[in-house]
Amino acid sequence: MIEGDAPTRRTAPATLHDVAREAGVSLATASRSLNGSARKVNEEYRERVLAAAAKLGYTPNLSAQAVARGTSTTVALLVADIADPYFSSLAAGVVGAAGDDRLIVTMAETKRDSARELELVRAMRGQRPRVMILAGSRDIGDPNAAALEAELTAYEQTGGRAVFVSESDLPFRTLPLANRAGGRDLAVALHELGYRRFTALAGPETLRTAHDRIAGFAEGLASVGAQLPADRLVRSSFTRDGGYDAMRRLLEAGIGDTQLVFALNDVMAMGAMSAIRDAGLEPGRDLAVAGFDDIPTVRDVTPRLTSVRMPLERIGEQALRLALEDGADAASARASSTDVSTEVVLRESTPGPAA
Amino acid sequence: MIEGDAPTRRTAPATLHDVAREAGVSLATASRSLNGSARKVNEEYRERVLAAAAKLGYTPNLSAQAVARGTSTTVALLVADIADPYFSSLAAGVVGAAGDDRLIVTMAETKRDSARELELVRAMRGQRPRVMILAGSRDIGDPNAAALEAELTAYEQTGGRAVFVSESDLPFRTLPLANRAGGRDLAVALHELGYRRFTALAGPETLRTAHDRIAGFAEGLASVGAQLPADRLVRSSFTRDGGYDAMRRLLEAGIGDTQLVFALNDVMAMGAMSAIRDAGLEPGRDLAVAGFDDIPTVRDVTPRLTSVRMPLERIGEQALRLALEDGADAASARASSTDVSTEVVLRESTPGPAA
DNA sequence: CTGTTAGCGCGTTCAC
DNA sequence: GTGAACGCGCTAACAG
Repeated sequence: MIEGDAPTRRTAPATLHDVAREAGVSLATASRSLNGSARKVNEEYRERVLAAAAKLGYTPNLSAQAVARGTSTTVALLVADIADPYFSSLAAGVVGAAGDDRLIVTMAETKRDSARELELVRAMRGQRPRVMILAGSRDIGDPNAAALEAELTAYEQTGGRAVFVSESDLPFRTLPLANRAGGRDLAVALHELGYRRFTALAGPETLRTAHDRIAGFAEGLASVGAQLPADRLVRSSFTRDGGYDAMRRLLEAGIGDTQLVFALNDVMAMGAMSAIRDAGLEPGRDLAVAGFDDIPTVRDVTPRLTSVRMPLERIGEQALRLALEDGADAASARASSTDVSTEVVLRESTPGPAA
Repeated sequence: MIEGDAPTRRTAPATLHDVAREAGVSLATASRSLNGSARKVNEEYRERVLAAAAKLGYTPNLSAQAVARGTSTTVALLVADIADPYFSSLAAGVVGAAGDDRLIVTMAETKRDSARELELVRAMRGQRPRVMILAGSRDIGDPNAAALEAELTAYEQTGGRAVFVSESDLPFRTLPLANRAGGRDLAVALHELGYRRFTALAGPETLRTAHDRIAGFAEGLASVGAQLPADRLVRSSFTRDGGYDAMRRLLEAGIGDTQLVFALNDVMAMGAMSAIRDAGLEPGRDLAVAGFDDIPTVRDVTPRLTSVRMPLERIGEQALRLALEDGADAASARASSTDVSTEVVLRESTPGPAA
């Protein structure tokens, strides 16, 4: 032959029908052999079917199964920003746990836009996911909250299960995160180190997570007789650049007698440390810094960053577990939430005040 | 009423049939109004259908659509480790681009295990994804390569499209990454700064990406008359801990006259810097360090890390574009790959040799 | 342009 | 235990 081989033609995937024919059994038997609930099929047939399936390279069509069964094996995950270490760690947890249950996870990004989030929820409902995990951040006074609640309520009424990671005002299962308690503990620990005058680099005022952390921090200070004055608070976005920018503005305006800067999450803290350095100061020595989340990289920055550990991967796992749990066990959900409690990790970025 | 409200009963999701009935039109008309390709439906009917759909909170069942159409709107993405900044950035790119095309992305983790990867590919085929993006790392001499190729070939013959991010030995569309060229450029740039004696912190010997980067680096050195002796190479895993561990071992064994440590990716470099510090030395001053990838956090470590920029998000986008492209344009694929070219970014971790 | 009908691939009753 | 037949929600001819 002078011409090349005939190009391998595009074929349709093997269907269950093909397998049944190949094995010389009925569709029903083939189905039962490959998935069937109660294994009430002759061993010989069963083997023939399995062999045929292997020979044909058969893979069950998940969509078709979903349609026939009326249930999918999908879990939908919504995060604010996949590239953010906070969310990517959490996602890793969800994906890992999903794999154990042979569930498939689909992912989307809200980009911190609640209108976009609402739209995404609507779109993802088309997949008829078994569960939907909303890990994107909650806004206090979100104008889309009602619409989101309606959408999720409808979703749950049609058999789905929605779970929020971290508190929301919406009436759905929630994996509470110890943002408040963590902030409290951090404040107390820092006070114990001798720090007295703080400034906070906060996220947007309406961001629930930011709100809780700062509130907890203020409570913690109050509990030991200190305080966080309202003017000691710089707002910006909840990102690395937000942290950098807030710190830069703070330095330009003058940090006054501030001893320690509390950035509401680690990526902000890292940005803040860079801003401090760019201003010719040394983080830790000239100005202490603390973060929140304890993402992996804070061990590798200089000085190592004091933070509040959030077991992100475990949180992702727990969120899925909580979603999958049988109805009534709200209690057990609370119980297992001890797994996701926080812990203050003191490091070199808060060596204690110079004096 | 003394008893509470009747509990909202679990209902089945609204179906297209429901919408049609509500709007008083046929199934086909409803279908056409909501999805139909050419909009050849009476405006009045159309509006009635849309209203009915809205009233009923109808969302098309994607699984059913997939079954009926014979095509899904899913793209499957395989990465080694979601929590790794390299992969999470890449994933963000894929998800972003997918959203533009109204595609849904499902994600799974190979955990750098090729057997697991093979299994995952098989499982994901069940979704009948339109495209499959394999971004997990390739192993040279992978014993599962043949099986993977068979699986992917079967997948493509049934209408799917497989795309590899970074070169593999397998005959599928590939988005080439400039690992070799990047290594070369880095070597030349460092040599120009005055560095002459290097040690590399490499990943596993069989890891293709690591191999290419180190080979490129050696080539670059050779091109300017320098070299990387074979014994100047410490193996470990391709992770932060791998970098830390390799550096620790290197320090224990004695770094000799090494001026600069080239870690084959940024997370390794960050681990290495921590190890250097833990040994009482100062990265940059006592020992220069360079990484690869230019992940976001390298701007925030101290000293800022010299690296080779890989536009990870864009790479993710391009991978999807490449997968979605019409048949014959292998050429244009190459062309667009200029978008994903690398660039050396010199920073403080390589200030130039002391002498 | 509209409605009827036949599938898509699979699970599952129901008789045999 | 097995197979035939129906249904899942939807699209795509096919006639009107």
